[in-house]
Amino acid sequence: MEKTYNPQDIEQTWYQQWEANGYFAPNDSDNDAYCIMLPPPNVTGTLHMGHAFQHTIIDILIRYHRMKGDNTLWQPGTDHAGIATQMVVERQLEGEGKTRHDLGREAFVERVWGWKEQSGDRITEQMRHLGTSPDWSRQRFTMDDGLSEAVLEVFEKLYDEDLIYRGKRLVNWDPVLHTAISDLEVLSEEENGHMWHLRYPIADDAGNATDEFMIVATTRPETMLGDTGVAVHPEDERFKHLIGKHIVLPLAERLIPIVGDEHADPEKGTGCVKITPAHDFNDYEVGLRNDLAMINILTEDARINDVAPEAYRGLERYEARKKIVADLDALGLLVEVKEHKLMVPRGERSGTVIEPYLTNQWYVKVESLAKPAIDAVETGKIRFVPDNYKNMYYSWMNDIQDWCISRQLWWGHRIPAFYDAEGKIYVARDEAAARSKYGLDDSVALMQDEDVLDTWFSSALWPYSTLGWPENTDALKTWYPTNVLVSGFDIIFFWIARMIMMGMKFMDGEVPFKDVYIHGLVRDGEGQKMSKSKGNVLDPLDIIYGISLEELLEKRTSNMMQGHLADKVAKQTKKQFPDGIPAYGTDAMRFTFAAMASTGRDVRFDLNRIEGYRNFCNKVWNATRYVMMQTEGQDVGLDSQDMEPSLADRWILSLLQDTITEVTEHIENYRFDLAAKTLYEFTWNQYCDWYLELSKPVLNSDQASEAQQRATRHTLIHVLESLLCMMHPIMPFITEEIWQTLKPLSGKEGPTVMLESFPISDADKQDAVAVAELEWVKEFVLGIRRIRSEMDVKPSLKLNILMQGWTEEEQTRYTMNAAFISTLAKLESVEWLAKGADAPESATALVGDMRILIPLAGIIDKDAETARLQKEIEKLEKNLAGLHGRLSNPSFTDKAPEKVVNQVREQHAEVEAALTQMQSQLQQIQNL
RNA sequence: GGGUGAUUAGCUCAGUUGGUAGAGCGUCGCCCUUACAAGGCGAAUGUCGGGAGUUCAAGUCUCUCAUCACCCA
Repeated sequence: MEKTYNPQDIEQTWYQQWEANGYFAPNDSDNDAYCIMLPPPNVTGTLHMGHAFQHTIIDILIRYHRMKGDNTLWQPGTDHAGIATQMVVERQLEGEGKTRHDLGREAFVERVWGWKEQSGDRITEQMRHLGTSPDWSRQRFTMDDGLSEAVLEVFEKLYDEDLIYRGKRLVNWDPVLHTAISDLEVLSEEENGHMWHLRYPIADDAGNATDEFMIVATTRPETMLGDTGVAVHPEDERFKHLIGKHIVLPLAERLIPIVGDEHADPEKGTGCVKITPAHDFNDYEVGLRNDLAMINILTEDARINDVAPEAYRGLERYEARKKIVADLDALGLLVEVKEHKLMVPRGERSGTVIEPYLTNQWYVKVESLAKPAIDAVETGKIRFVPDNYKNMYYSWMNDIQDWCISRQLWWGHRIPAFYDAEGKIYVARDEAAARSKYGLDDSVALMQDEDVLDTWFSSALWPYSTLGWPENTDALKTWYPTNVLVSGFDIIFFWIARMIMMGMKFMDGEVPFKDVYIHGLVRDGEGQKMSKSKGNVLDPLDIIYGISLEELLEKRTSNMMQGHLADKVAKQTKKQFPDGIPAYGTDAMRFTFAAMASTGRDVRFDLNRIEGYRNFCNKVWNATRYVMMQTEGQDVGLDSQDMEPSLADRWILSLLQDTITEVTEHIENYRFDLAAKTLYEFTWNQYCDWYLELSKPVLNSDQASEAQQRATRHTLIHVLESLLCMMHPIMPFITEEIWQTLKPLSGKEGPTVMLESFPISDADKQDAVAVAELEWVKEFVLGIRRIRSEMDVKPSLKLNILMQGWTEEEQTRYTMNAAFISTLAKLESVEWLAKGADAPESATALVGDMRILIPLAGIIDKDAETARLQKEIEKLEKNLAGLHGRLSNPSFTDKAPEKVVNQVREQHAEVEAALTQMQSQLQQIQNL
């Protein structure tokens, strides 16, 4: 073995073997089925830290259950990501000076498929570097034949049940991408804008403008061309009398009614609002309530259309705004312009300002689907972990709006709806099916709807469509409902809620998963969200394999959407990673993710943290080197059962059982941080720091018997092997490498640690006596080490110590463990002083009531020891005062449980005794 | 405006049914002791955001205020 752990040397070869040998496939046993669906990443996307985190968590669960023997399936696959993918290909075309319309629909879609084939495996290749273990042979894609079949089936069924409808509604229109997007894809943020106060002339009965006016306030003056009313609050005394009269709409020169509607807030602005039902969501409702006309004045590009007066036609919306404001001003109709903060809705993908726009769209009627989905969580059929995320879910579900599922794109599942010349709708999976379903002969010309479905529509079916639905496959029977969905809280609405609704609707009310584990969002070392525009993204592969500063800078600053930020990003990157990023390896990264997966919402990825866990890998590596050194070519008890375990052997085995229990519990409870912590603590602080050291006196001794040495060698290997199995779900590579190295000595027959059984705690190996005794040994050693360190005694100097105030029992205990203690504490000799015997000037350590004396003679400074004792005494006194205070409070001794009171009493006695000892020792030193 | 979460050692975070606080990193000593200097041994460090309440006892329960983050409108 190499002297230091070197991840690159070991990782990928193991992965290839695992995959080639089919270890990722379910075992097809009759054991419990266990299944996790991979949240499908964008097929043309690349891996980011969020994926790495999520996939690590899933892989831990999967590998754990596989080792438990469950019939375990991790179902992988990718998503076609409608808008995102189409945008990428359109941008490519742009580079060639073309648009998708130059190619035409068919050729364009062909081209996207080409791009998908070319780049589609990138993310799954990257996943292989993370060591993830999904069953790649079952990989699916939302647009492959089977899943498309499921989409058609669901669409048709929902339509036939009146749960899908087509309607002219206001949608969020992206004027750059030319498509409707859902509420969830719109991000509203507060921006600086203006509030224009406009003067609208009131009409007389003949419909002519009078010199009376109403003043309306608006943040979007250009929409006034589409105004079809003015609203005031019905109870507003100032304007009540005007209700029923009309306004002569300036510029458009149209008569529009004044209506009373509670939407008008007397406190806000002027108390009068212009109503533009075709261009504002609130106004749309007002329009419906008051039977106002809906006039659309914009084109798909958000330019003024031909409905508007000629002067404005073809103007872009903001140019139109300028011109309209100027024209109104010229007419004396502009009262004032105020600075105003307003919420501006922007498209998540394009970044452009979204227009409420009146179009025909397809909707899913969600109310009846939502009810059982809410019940499922309320009754505990689905459990959110952490629990509080269910509130987020409820708040969305209880106020859920119909889901707009049509997108004006070419890349996606084309909507299976056909229209005849009159626009009548026929829904079936294809034209032929439509003809037979609706009894139409060839004389009726049918046209398929041009739109495609929202990507989330197909991913909502993911938990069963990937398992073969609508066929009733064995896979479906075996793994639906799946066990847990692992996801981020940012897609609870987009995806999780919709999967629950669609799952229960089409799987006879069965939920798609029993648990929903919500993990945190990965942020950078400063707590900032990682984003391309901030230039603080990290590529998980760069952490695994390392990257130089130059390459990192290149990666972060090239292809930036906003070039002017490049300098800032470069500066920040240089500051944060002055030497680039060293190669930490996959296992260290995975362990870091596990250690950070607590219940919090944010996960800060800090390089210091991963460095610590890389060191942990190295620690395990070197512990193995030691174990190998001690056992290779030796009798390790594979053939002979004749073993005589030492106290240390019994102790470490006992602790191992506790560790197994705890790690198992933590994984079952999704507390990967605690599981990682437990493993780290046991491995480093118990096994390495103590047990390996304790094995030395046994193995290096001439006095130890064959049976004793055999037992210790066996224990060294057994504990390490158990640890490897427990750590394997978190750190697959290093554990496999070491496990294979250890295999000839551990006597294991299996081909891989992946398929070993996860350790099970054995109560027979728990040994409270050994634990207590070894704790005593530790205390003995620690006492001496502390004095050595504080008194600056050279570690290499062997000590002659004296024992005082001992009992026979303690003497026996020492004798039994003399080999351990004298090795670990580096002792030359031990003298047991008789009661009352004189002791030389010494430094003192306490083990219970027994005193360990280390004679000062030439090695320890008297003043230093005096100071040390005084400090120690001060500490004890403070402690004692606290305990005394509690005990002398009668209400404490009366009311607190006896157990607690006794505990405090014991403590008090112990501290008091220690204090007495220290004080008398101080006395002695000072008297000398 | 409504909701959720957070505030614990210099930093990043644990803290399970209330019993006087822990880890990693960092810091400070001493050591290249043949598994490991990516290491060993030892040490220091906190009015648990502020205030009030319940209780014998509050980081933990209740109220309130402050700051921050996120979600929704």
